Amino acid sequence: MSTLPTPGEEKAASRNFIEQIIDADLAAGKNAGRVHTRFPPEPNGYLHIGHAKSICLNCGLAQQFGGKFNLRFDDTNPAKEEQEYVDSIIGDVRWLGGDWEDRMFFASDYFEQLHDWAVALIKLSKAFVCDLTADQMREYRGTLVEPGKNSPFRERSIAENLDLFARMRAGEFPDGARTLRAKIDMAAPNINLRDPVMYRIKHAHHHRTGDKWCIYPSYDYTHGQSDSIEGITHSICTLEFENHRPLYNWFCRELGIHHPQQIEFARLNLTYTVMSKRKLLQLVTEKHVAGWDDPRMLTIGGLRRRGYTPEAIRAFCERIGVAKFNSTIDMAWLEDAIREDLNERAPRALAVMRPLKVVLTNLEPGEVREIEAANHPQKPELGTRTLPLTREIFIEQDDFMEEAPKKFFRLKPGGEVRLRNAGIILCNEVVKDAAGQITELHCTFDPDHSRKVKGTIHWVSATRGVSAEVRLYDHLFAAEYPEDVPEGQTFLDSINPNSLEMVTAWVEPGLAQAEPGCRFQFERLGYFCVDVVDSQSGKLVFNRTATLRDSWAKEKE
RNA sequence: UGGGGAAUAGUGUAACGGUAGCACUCCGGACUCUGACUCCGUCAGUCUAGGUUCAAAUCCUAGUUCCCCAGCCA
Repeated sequence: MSTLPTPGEEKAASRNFIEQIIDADLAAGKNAGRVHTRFPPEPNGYLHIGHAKSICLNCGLAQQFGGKFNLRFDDTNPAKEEQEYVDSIIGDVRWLGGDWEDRMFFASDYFEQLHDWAVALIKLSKAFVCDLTADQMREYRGTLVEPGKNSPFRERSIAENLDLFARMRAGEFPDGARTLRAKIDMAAPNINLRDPVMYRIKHAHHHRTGDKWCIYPSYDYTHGQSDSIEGITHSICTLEFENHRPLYNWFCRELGIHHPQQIEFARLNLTYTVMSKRKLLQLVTEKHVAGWDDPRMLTIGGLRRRGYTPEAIRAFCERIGVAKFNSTIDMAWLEDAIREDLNERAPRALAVMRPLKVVLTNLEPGEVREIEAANHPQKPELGTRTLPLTREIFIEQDDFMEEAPKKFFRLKPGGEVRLRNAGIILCNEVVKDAAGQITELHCTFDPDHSRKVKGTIHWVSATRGVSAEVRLYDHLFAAEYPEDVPEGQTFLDSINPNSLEMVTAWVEPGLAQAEPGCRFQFERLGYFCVDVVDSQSGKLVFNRTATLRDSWAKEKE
């Protein structure tokens, strides 16, 4: 995903702060020169573009330094986790190109070891069973500015703690009755160090361990040790875990086990969208979108269905960089990334979104001229295809103006324009209905290609083209920062009412055979893909992945 | 009246006491059978105030602003 600067290069490629840390570790001989990272999702939802940043970072670092990359599920809370999410996450990470080889793990794989370590900490007097209720524990914890006070159960004997913990595991107590806590410091200014919970009682069915356990380890007690077991060297997570690092270190140190280094980076924020799982879920459950894979969603599934490529997403993640500053990336960068990729690889096609009929009066009814068209203007190796030109064709309504401004390079009465790949037409007559609406144009066709005309427009045969449903997507939110809302409003108030427009378009006949997932550039319009869910032969559905840049649209304003 | 982080063009990101660089955007231009692509060019930045130094984005002092933390969530 990233590449090392080639030796001998004048100036070394700039390195982000994590690469610099690893450079220094390697130089110091840490971890015997190993680099081992991991992506540790909790299987409680679908992955989104923010996770892609983490996946690309972790996986890219491993690749760059000749190291390894694990996929590990942090499945310590059975109340929220499901196999369905595990499956979708595996598919998404793989689709993005993350390669964990044979190293897919689950924190639940380590439950027995984690339990044994907890017993060891009890024996060291570093952990105790606490009978405080959740409410009481909150009171004892103190506040951000006041120290907490010790639990009355903090000084239980090792024997009693061992007995109680065993009985917790054996299922003798109801949910919430007791916890196992680390014995650290109730006066610590970092609240995470105020005797944090290691185990809680939850009589819940776990998607992997079933009913084997009724006590479950907390994130803080699980994460670092799981990293340690896997031999992770650099445990990369997001900024909100900075306050947890001392705890991460405490467990590794007290247990005397391999001690990975936790490094925090800023999570991804994008304009015109929201990123939190909760809000994404709300969009789905309140039916503001059609589902988790709605092409307007920035979930990996949504992006995939929208027509994004893994390569584009990786290029995007590469370009945004990694730092500790809470930044917000302009959504246009994501769109640029897919345009850049698809411009290279997407075959060109002709399609008309809003048809205006044009009669080529010098062609016979029933006459079909075969027009050869290149599949890619810069890549002759992609070959050509044949387009049928007939007496009746469709052009885009936008490509004709009765009273055109001087810089309008398209068709106007008495004017000429080039039909992409075919020839030049001259507009002789504008036909209108009784209401004065333009119904069709009468033009004469000139197959001579040599003449220069200013404009070129796309077209589709009205008799040979096929119709298709085309879904034109725009940003899901109209506001650049949907979360910055006036008092009394929520992010939902800035939903863009026009984020989806459906049109019945006409596409060149060859597209009738396009397989679901196929991507094209509809010339002068944008990049489109055949929808993998709803498209069928005979009932084509295209999703607009991204528009092309349109300097004429700016000019008009 | 706590603790932990972060501030560099419009947006991101480098520079680690020694020429503030790169990318995207914007704007201008060239090219063009896609008003696309490509190419060329312009504009534009160190949060503030002091200090140290021949030299400060970088070190020091004092402020300002923003983010995170009081789950038996992760």
